[in-house]
Amino acid sequence: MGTERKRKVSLFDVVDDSLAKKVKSNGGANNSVANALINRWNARPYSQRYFDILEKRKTLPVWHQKEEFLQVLKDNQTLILVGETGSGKTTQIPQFVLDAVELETPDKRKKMMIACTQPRRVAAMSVSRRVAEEMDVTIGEEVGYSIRFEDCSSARTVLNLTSGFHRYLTDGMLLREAMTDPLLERYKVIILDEAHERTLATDVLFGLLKEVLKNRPDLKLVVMSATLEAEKFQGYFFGAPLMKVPGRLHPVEIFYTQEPERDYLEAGIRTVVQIHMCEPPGDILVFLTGEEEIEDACRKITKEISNLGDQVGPVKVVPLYSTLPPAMQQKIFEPPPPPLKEGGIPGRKIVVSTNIAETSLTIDGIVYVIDPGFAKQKVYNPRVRVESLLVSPISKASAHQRSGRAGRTQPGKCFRLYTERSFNNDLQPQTYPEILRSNLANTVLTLKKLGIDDLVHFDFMDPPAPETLMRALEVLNYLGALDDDGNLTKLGEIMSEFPLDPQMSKMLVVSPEFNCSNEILSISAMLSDECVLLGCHQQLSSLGSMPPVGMHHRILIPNCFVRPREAQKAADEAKARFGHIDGDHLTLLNVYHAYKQNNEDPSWCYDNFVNHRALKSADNVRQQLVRIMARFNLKQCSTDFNSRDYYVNIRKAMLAGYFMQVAHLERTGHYLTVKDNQVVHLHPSNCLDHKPEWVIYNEYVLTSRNFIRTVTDIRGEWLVDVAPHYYDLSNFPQCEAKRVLEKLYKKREKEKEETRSRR
DNA sequence: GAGCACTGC
Repeated sequence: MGTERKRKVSLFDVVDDSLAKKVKSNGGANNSVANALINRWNARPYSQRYFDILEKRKTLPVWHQKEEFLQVLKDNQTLILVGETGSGKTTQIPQFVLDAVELETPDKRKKMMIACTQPRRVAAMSVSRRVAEEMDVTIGEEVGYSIRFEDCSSARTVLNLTSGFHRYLTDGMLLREAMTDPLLERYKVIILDEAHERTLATDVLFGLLKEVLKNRPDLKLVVMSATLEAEKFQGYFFGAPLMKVPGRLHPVEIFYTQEPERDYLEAGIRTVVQIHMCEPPGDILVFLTGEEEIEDACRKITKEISNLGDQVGPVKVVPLYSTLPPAMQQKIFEPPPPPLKEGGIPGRKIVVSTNIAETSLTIDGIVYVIDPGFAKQKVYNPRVRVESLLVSPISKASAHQRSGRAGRTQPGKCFRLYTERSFNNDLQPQTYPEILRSNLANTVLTLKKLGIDDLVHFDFMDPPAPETLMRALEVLNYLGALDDDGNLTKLGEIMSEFPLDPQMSKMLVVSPEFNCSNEILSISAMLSDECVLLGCHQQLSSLGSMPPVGMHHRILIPNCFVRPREAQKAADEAKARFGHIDGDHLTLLNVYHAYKQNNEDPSWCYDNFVNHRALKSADNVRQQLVRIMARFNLKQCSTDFNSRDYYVNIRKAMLAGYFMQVAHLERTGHYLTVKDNQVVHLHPSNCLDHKPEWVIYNEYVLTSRNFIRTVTDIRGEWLVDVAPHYYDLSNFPQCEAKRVLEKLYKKREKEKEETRSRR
């Protein structure tokens, strides 16, 4: 047998002496957890087991400060408002604001609006509903929301306003509005909520609003944030006054381990078991980094606790991550299981979650939080233009946010699986804002459209690396969105209107020239929806336990649900049904066509292992793209399906957008990305039946190897035709691809000469 | 022959 991993028990393992003895007397001979617990118990004095409470909260009702708040807002253009979760600022402050400012415009008949931004759609929606309720008005009349695909604050209502109007929207939506209304003139007050989250849109809005405020002395800005960075915000916004809103959370005791943990997953599981054995009733929330890890942990926790037998209460172990379908996410709100027998030990709910439970989803009843201190975070490498996800240590702010999740309904405890020293010395105070971790091509395009010409001197709160900006400008220039002086071109103007990456917008805008805009629209919609290809969970949850199969014949369901062989068979069937040998993009198109031909029938989707919910949302995206195309008179057209050029045209159009994402098959059998010369591998989910000499890819993923995912076969000749400016050999690194391209250029020259001499 | 943190337009 393999070597058994040595258990390392951390300091808060043993809480109660008598319980440890009880475990021993019950003869847990097969129970390694109990044994480890007892050994450790014997080895350490109790006094060393705990560190002390770190964070205690004062409670002072926000409402005492209302008058002060109104006065400060009257006297200042910008105000920073700091408050913990649960302070009620999100619903209360906008209402105060309404009392504080005169919403009438010089034209007395017109009223103005208050914008309140949130980083997430659900929040914008639910907060506006709650406020409407509190104000006792119908949603959409005095309070409304505006998110992508859904505007619940129609222009008609707003025009007829007799009082002020609160509009809750996502930060991204406000940024969109700024593109057509640069001074945001419809708003009298703008409230940026959850500003500490520092989303890309929030950061761009920061810089933009600083400019707008200078040009609109009547505009008020309220920046609402959690505590830690308040002074930084203050400094950035012209030393604006800062007000504090006390929180209403219960105190949370923080515990650290005395020594670093080698294996956070194992330590997390062990801590869950310890809490379950030793702590009073209350649900547990464990933070882990991803789907696979979470499913794995759920299985292990269930197993270990069932090994304990009836000396402990029953548990309900629930996974939580965003790709889980809503029906299964709902399980986190179910009550803990009842005692096994009357008067027995009460049950416990154990939620094992990604960062989604840190901010996006709130679970009441959590008393214990286990924080191993890691999360998957996006990082961007401008040198090779690759964004990837990396498991990395969280920030102090994030740790703080996690621990707060234990104190929503009663005093709680947070177990940090790292040392206090590590917390103080190793964790950075804040998570790096997204703008420092992203490819900024799209952001730069938006900024250009907003009229920001000098990006280098744009007042970012945290300026991105110059190399990242250079890369973005370069990409946009190659795509023809910016001219050589960095000015927005007509093409760039149109591209900026699409809620897509620049490569994809470019492909869409030029697709009519290749006589295939209908097909490119479908492919774009399918690509921009995150999980069209992963039908598994949805099927499982809605229709029973069928083999979980995505169109990429991936097997994503934990093996406990299905035997791999069956899943593989079903996957192969699905592949045979829709797979296009020339590439994954074309396979996506096949799926979309089949879906439409079968009248969008959910049971057809089920029978064919495709995700109905995802296809519906892709269709929604497609409709939005169609509307934008129509606005710019870009015609919708298709090549005759029976023509040999049908797929050729589609592949060429894709290349017109993605010519910078091409890989060449070397004689060694490896793919090298063109120009960047990175060794990459076709992701095994591809549906090609051969290894093409040239491929375009949609995504570059760094996992166990460098993979390119969603790939399509293209021809070298097309590179020379479609993007000669990028495939300019005088500016090209020495490589095999270059030599092949040289031949292709010569071939083209020869053909040209021949046609000339024939004339 | 591998596996999508979380958002957003």
